[in-house]
Amino acid sequence: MPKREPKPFDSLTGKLNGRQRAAVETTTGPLLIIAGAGSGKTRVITQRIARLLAEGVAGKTILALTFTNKAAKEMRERVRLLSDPTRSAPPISTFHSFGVQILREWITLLGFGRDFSIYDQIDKMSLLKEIAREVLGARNDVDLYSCAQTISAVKTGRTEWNAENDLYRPVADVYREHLRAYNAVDFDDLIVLPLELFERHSQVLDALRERYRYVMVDEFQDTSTAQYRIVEAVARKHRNLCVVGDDDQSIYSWRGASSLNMAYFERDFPERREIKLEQNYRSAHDILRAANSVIAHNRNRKQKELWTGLRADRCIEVFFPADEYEEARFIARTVRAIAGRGGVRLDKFGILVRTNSLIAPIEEALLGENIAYRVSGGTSFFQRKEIKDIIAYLKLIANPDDNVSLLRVVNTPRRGIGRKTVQMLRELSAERRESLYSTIQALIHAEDGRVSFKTRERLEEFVGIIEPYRAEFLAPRKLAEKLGRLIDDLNIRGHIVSEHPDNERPARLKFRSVMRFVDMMSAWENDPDVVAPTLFDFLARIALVNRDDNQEESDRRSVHLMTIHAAKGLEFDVVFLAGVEDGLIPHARALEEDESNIEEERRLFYVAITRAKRKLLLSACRTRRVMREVQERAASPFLDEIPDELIHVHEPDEPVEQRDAGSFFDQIRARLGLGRSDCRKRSPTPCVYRSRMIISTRRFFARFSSESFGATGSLPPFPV
DNA sequence: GGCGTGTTACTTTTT
DNA sequence: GTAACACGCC
Repeated sequence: MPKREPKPFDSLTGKLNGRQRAAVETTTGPLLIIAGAGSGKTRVITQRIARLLAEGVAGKTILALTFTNKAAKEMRERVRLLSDPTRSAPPISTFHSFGVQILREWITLLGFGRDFSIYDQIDKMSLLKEIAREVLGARNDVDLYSCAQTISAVKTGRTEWNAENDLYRPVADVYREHLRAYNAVDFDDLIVLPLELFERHSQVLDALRERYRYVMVDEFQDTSTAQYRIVEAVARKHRNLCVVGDDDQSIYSWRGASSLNMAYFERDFPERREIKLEQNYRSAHDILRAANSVIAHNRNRKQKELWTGLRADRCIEVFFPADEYEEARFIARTVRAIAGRGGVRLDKFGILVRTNSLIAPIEEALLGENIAYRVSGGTSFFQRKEIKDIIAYLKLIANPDDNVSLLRVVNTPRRGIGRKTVQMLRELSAERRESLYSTIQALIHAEDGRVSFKTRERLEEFVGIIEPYRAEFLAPRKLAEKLGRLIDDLNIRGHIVSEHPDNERPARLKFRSVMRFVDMMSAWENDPDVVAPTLFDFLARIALVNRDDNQEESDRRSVHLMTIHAAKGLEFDVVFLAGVEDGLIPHARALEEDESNIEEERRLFYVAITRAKRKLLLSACRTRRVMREVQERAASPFLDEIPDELIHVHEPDEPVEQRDAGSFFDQIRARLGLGRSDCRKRSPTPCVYRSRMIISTRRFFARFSSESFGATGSLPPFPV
């Protein structure tokens, strides 16, 4: 980040349009900003914060809440650029990390310990699995996934127990008890337990209201009702609550986001001001027209129409590759062509997909074309098995009551504590009403006929490793150094190597990621912004952050590859949307659940389109490999909602494709002694599409070099 | 009683 | 590509 002088106060609102300026200048009282895609929303929010600071409001009294860590980080940086660095910066966090802060301070009032564990999806599922076995016994026909969803929905007040979901109720009851016993909370608790504190201990809310005089919420359309209740409670007294949102970009209803929040806000803050931002500063005219016409098919929405002054020709192209490999290759080669000849920087490209599984083939093709890329979201680094194991050790060290973490690592690496021993420990700990860890400790010292000498020795070995570190990690700082020693003591390297007996490559890779994890910890604790680097804070951070954000600094100049959900709030000069197919967009699963989900799926498509500034390339495969089988696919019905005249069908001309397209993989295959790629041996799939302008590959690539996108209007030239 | 091996099905989106 | 399960071996 380049260092810049703080802007003087009066230039803060200089380049804003009338409505934006009004939004920035309305610093007190409740305010609703309806901000369409690309309408300069982030700019308005950050300038509004800067304005508050310039008016003399102390940074720490402004609470800004966003939905994702990425958005929080970006906002922090932009506020920093606009404000006086010597003054306190406002805390900008996600709802969930705000929840962690509240709980860290007051959770003991609810009978939890301060060093509670935070369970992610994987921890939660393994706990539920354990409980289902315990409670339902032989009845293993229950769908744990929908069980988890029901528990979450009930907990956050989205539904109630009824005849239909009642079979999950016993599981839910035990689940709650277990979390409490393990001194653990799940993601829902990070929102729900603060609310419980508000209700039962008024001093908590009093303190928060005193602390935060100004509250801002970004992506308001994606907040759940429980989240809204937190915000409302904190802001009720001072009434300086500003919410910013766009109902057309609501794509998280499956996670509890509710359009009711808007109605609640209107009810709770009747004196609010409302400002609509409808001028789009991002996308070229055709892209915006396409987006508008797609979203107009939704019946359930607030009427608005985005407009722009930015003109450019031939912004939208559609391509129908034979399969996902051709699609991936098309994307990689087009990136190469535009970046090389059009002089567009790689980080100006966004490749978006509906599901994480579509990322892999594209990644491969980018690798093949030697294009630097970064993946956001997807299977998180912290979800990898080898990393989860290390984290489980740390969690157990921080919180010995954490049975889920203990069960994960008690026999990893193998130390002869198998199913029978674990079963015995379970029974004993239930009897003694204490955690597994305490039970193990007690067993080592006491005489108990149920435990053989050998088993006792093995348990002693386990505790012998953990115990010294419990004392050490109690003290903050030098955490990475301690972790390094723990990894040595556990002989993680030997363990990983023994897991891959035949080839050492994956073993090396895995151990490298373990080492990278240690480096991340070290980088985190040495960050001057981190005041007290405790083990708890580190664990809380990695529980809530998908990916280490510091990492991104190093690979700045690379293509972004991610799901549409992860792309919300971002913008790119060139956007590829892969897999624009029926069943993917809209996703078959979503419609299966409820036909009316089609509107959210359409919003998702809308969000994807509106990420593009100058060029949008859509592709729909004619066949796609789904799990084991190759399926014939149809194009997304949403494609028909874009006016014909805006779309140019991209048809590669055969000779070029035949010769070049497969070459990289075929060469690899040839080198490995394999046959030619079988992805060309496919059945001819009819892909009947209304006739649209057809352009050849050669002309397509040539155009990028000569006209640089054919931009004719007021769009600035691409930076070289 | 633990562990290695071979089999299965699973992949919507995320804090 | 992987995680969970069943089976038979040590």
